[in-house]
Amino acid sequence: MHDLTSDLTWSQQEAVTHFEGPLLILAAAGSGKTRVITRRVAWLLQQGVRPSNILAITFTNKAAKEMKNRVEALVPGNKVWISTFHSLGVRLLREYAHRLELDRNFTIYDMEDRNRLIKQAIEAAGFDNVKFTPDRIGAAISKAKNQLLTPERYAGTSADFFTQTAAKIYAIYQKKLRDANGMDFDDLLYLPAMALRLLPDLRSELDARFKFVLIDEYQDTNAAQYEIAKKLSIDHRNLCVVGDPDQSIYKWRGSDIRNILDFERDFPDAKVITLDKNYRSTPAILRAASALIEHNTQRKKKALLTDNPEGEPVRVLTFDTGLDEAEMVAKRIKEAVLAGRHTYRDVAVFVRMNALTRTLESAFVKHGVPFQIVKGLAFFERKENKDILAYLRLLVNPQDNISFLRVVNEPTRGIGKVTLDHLQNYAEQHELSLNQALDYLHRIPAIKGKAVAALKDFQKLIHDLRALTDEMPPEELIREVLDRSGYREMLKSSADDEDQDRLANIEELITAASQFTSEDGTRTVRDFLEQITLAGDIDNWDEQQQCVSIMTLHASKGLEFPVVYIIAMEQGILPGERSLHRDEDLEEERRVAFVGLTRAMKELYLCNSRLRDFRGQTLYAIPSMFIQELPPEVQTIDLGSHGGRNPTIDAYRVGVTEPSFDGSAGNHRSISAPKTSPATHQVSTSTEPDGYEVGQIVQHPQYGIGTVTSLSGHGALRKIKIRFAVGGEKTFIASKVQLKVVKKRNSSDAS
DNA sequence: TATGTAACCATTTTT
DNA sequence: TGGTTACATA
Repeated sequence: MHDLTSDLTWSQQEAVTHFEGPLLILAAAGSGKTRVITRRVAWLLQQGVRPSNILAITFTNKAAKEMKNRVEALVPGNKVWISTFHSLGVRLLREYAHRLELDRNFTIYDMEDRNRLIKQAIEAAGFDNVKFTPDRIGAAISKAKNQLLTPERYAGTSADFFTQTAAKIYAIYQKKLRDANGMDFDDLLYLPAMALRLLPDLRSELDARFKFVLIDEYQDTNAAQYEIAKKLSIDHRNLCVVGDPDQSIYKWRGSDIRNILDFERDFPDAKVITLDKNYRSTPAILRAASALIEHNTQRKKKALLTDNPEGEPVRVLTFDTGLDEAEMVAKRIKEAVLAGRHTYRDVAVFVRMNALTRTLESAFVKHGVPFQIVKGLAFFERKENKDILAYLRLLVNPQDNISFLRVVNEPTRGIGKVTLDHLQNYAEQHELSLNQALDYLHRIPAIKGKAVAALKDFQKLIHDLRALTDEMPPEELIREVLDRSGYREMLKSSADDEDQDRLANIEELITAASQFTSEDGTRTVRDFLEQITLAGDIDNWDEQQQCVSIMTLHASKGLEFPVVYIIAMEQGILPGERSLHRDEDLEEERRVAFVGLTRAMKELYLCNSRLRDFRGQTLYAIPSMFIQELPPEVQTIDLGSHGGRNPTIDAYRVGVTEPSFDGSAGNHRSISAPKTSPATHQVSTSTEPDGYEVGQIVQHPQYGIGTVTSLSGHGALRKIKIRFAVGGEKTFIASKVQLKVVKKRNSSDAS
């Protein structure tokens, strides 16, 4: 049996070996929190607690998987339930479907699907969706659900017009969602929470089942999640929560920092343990992080202590433009790696928003620096993959109207909007799903001739495919869908090169499916769909790969890297534009920055640039106020081409004709100067053996002469974009396209 | 009904 | 900047 505590500090040991009763662990960044939780699970098992009586909740699927592995290593063969709140929700809803009067084959709708449905609800409610965008209404509904509010109760929260409107749409949306046998993300928390609240038998059953509950990242739980936790801890009050109020960064998603601040109020007998010793970062990094977070007024004061060696000072790097920033960060990383100071895997670049990864991507490609952008779902969110997945969903859940509408005319089958409007009307009047309504085409006089035949063909297609769903593994089913639906044919016969690309993506999807089933033969199509929808950004991150990780600050939570760059630390970006007016929001932005700083183990670079290209225009940027809040010991280095007094920049400054701030706060100022970027540095690299380079002149058999404008991806997914003299820009798969290199790129100076 | 073009618009963070 | 939508046209 493992010795689980001898290598722990006294407070860590205390946390691990606390047996029964509520426990609050306030764990500062880098204080070995994950270790404590895993050890605690193992320790409980060692005390004779049955594995099935333990429930551990993590923030991401990845964290759950890791924790499973670690617990497995300590106590082999255990069956502890470790998952995210959302996965827990799905499993409970499926397991207790009949008691909750639900159909267990429900579809989980992602944001895009949800927005489609909300759009329908907005239209059904008779509001034009110009002012009420699905996004805004969706956010309101999501918030309501996270607070466990029904449409009626939500309507009671405020008399203002928006709330009243959103409440009406919420009601309609919810009905449509149930009719389609669909769940949105919030339902996965809302329904279990409500079930626990309203069904005492079920509640006590589950309370007894999960005698010990552990929750990680507790500072980011919302009301629904807290309700679940509380309701599982009434008869067996062994609720252990771990978190750090300074790292609460999901308020916009409904998480409530009060859950952790008020834990002692809800559980007055809770034991409170503070872990404040940091094992991750250098003192320099911690001093910077502390100085920053101390500007928050709504917080308990807390020190960050470490025994680690002093290390490098924290550095602020200033560049002329966002392009420079991306290029020079790429170059610096490359140089450091070539000099043997660290490997690519040691380095991470954090951004406040996903839009900022674009520039980084091209700079990294250009300089041949291997990288991965950690944005998990991107691949499955491509249209072609979503189409195929929609077919699968429709097979699993015949009531899924959203998926029905998505694929009914994809590929085109001559079923247009008018026909579908008729079908939808009939379905609604008779309380049928669209799929069921197909049985009554003869009763819908408005649909005739060709349209009837087309719909019947579609009905048969789905019917036939459905007969196969339980008989074959997901990957084979996808092949059948692809062939029988005509989707493959559509792409194959297309003249558009991008369509060959799309076909290749679907092949990737098939590979992903077979990988999924090969891990566990019992996995079904439904499991595959569920896994994809619930996968978070970080879940597809491969930390083994020898490359730089690029991700948002939010995605970085819980991770650590020897070297960290945070880019675009500018007013309006970090802190974000929308947070500048409310202290509460500004403090959350500061926590976002704090999370970023505390990921760094040895080296930390905070970057900003004087000019930033933002949605098409060049803006004059002001360094983040958070940079001013750092201690004076932080080194500032100007990497502009003229040591801070850049005539090009000055020219821009003079060129400012409108000193107004676009009506909002004074952050990024609009510039009406030449659009060309003033200081671009080109460095020649050849990143792949194919020898293509940005700037090369090439000849395409069909399109003729063109210039390579960008290269991305690797191997079979490597793409080459070319701007042709005639016909604009086209993208090809590098390995497939037949190109003749006409002229090597002009070698230009690398200033 | 399908497709192409032009205006338009919206922009944080994600399970 | 790029993606979406509305409208006109075939």
